[in-house]
Amino acid sequence: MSRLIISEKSDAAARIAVILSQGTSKRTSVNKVSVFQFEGESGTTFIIGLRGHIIELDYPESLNNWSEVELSDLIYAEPIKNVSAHSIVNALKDLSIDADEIVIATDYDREGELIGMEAVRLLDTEGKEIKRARFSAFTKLEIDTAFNDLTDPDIKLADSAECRQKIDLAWGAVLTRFISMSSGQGGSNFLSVGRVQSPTLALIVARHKEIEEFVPQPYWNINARFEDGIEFKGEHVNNPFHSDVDAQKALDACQGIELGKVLKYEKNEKDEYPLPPFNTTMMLMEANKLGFPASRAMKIAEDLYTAGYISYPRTDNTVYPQSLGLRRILEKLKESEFKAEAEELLKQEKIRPSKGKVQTTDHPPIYPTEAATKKQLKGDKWTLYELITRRFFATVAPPAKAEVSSAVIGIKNEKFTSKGYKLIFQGWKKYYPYLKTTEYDLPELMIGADIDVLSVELEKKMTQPPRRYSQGSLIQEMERLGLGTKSTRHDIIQKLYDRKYAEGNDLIPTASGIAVVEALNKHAHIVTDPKMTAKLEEDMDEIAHGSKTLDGVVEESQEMLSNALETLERNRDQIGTEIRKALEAQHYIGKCPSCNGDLKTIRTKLGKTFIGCSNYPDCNQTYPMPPNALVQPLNEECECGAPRVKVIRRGQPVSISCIDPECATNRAKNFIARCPNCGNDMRIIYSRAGKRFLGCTSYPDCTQTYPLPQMGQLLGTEEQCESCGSPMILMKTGGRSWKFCANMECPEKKEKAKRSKSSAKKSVTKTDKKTSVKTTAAAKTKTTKKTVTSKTASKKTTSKTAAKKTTTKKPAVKASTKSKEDQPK
DNA sequence: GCAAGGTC
Repeated sequence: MSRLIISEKSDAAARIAVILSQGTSKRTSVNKVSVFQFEGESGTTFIIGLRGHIIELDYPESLNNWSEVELSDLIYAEPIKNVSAHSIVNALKDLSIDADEIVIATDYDREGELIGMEAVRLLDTEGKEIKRARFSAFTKLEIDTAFNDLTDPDIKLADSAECRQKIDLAWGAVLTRFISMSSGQGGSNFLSVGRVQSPTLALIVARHKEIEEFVPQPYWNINARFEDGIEFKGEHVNNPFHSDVDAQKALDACQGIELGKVLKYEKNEKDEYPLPPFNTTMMLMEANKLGFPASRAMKIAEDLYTAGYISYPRTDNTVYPQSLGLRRILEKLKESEFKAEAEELLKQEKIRPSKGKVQTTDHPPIYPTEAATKKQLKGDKWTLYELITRRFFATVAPPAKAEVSSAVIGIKNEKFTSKGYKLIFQGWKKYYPYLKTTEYDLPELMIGADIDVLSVELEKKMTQPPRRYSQGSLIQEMERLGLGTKSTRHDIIQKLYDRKYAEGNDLIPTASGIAVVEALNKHAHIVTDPKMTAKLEEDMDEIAHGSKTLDGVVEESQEMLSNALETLERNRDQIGTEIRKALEAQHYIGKCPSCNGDLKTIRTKLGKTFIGCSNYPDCNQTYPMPPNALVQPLNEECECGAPRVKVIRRGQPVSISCIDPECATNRAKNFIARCPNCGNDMRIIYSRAGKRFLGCTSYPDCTQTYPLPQMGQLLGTEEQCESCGSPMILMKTGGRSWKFCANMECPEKKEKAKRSKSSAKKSVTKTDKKTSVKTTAAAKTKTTKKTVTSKTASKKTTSKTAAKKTTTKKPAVKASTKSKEDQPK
């Protein structure tokens, strides 16, 4: 008797093997695929891990020609199944020959059921028993129970997933081809449409329109400044005023009154509970705030996971399972850069982790599984690891405590509210410095007491348009609407960038993104509606429960698609023209200085882009495309005649420059250093991979180059390194600037590195201290702020009076010295 | 050259 167990991924196979064999399993290799094996009472068991779906749906080759295949035929075409993981399938086939029983042990969900069935269906299973183990956590109890209680595979559940595959492919392929062909976008410029990507793009476009159409409305706030020992602010209870007249009335009522009265005062201590553990969405959101695009953060998280530093990064769960062993993890983290934090947290008598709203049992929330140092993990990897580790700390740390006070102060009949907020115990906030807390001072007040009124001001403001989606907030919104899954949302967003539908971290739709959404909204509204996904979910449930069939739902969907296509075909010309127009606008750079034609970005068949003239071949004017940058037309002409454009590069400030790199204005601007070899200018050059380096302008005669840091703004100097004669470069980033020698081999630099290495011990303690510096940074800023307010209070008021109508009274600054003494040093 | 979903 021999058994073959199929799991969803290699990791899961390893865990199942350990649990079922009680640690006796061995890793072997079949056809270069890792397989786990052990002997039991009933014979040999093999466990193999798949790689998610091992087959992919696609149309047969005969349907590959976009211009020849009728879309109305494509709707009803039967897709074929292609094996996408041959090595695994070969190993599976080998192992199944001698197996009497095959057990599917993939994830216990719709896709898992299908993934298992895909594997089994590739095998010759005659005379073999096919079973299913259902468990939703990799614990001994769950897995033992599942294997003692094997069931039959759930074909209906697998069918429901296959239904999704078929519908997604049909709608995706038919509509992608329609939109691309009608607008003449073939090859790598095709325009895609899909059940998840199109509603997501529609969200971005809708927000963009809201912003564009936003009409700012004026409103008025009345703010007072009071003093009782220290100065504090009050806001009129009726803020914001929507009427100028009402606001003026309220302001006038305060005119000339020097004393207010405390009508209410309350002070409470408030516990602030820690943030919940990380699931994928929250991790991506927080990483996005640190500047990581979602797909980049996910890639790094996967790397950290495979290297063993963090737990599985694809999870919806926000509740740590009992079995996790929080103390054990903290013990482990004592070996990391966060020794002090881990030790501190271990001192707690009882660890009560925070929890979120969603609890699943398949994977735990994301937490660090191994200690790491800054040396082991560099750059972005470290930044993300630190985020995950600090989040973990925060979730097992005690609540923070704040003193929250509020007061109502009357100036005659006008009432003002004042709020005080002071953190008195940092708690979890100490470990999670990514959140900024702002403290507000409010002195202890006595009800009925008189308070000095320093000033009452009327401030006119305008309402602001809604914010654009960031990648983080978009992922959150997708989750809310049920669009995509924890594993695919970042990919979907990446796809929108790849298709040039949107740009920027705060997502701005491009002209073509807007045009595609508009065409779909107008003629096939269901395609941009998240409801399509909701409907599909319902249908899938019905298939799983047996009230509908796979074929039935697919036929229903074909009918809908056919109707949608009919409407689209009727408007084909209009849709094509509109999208074409949008694309032209998107590619427009400016007027050609040679023939007054239109300069536009052109993509060659090899995927390279350059700027060329619309009158080609009559006009041969071309310019290189600024690499790794987004170029937007300004409709301005440089003194040389070529158009000036906006160049947007990640990590660098937006620059406005002439499109001609040889233009004198650019030569001056691009000058970074004098070449020590030939005396010519050196400037920043971008490699094909998008990396920048310093190169000599007399290349190929002079091949002098220097490597450059990839982030930050670089400015030229005429200076040379005193030690090696190489150019000195000025670097500006995050408000700081410093000079460095461009030569990596500079003896002075090497000497410095040596010195810092020999004092490595010192630098360790330095890093330890760093965290505490960081956490107190907020408090420091506050102190300086305080000084500013008390010192320049009166100045501020006068300088603002130009813009505001102010009723200022003689400032009573009697206690300003006292408040200075109160400041911590 | 089409989608979305698993996983790497």
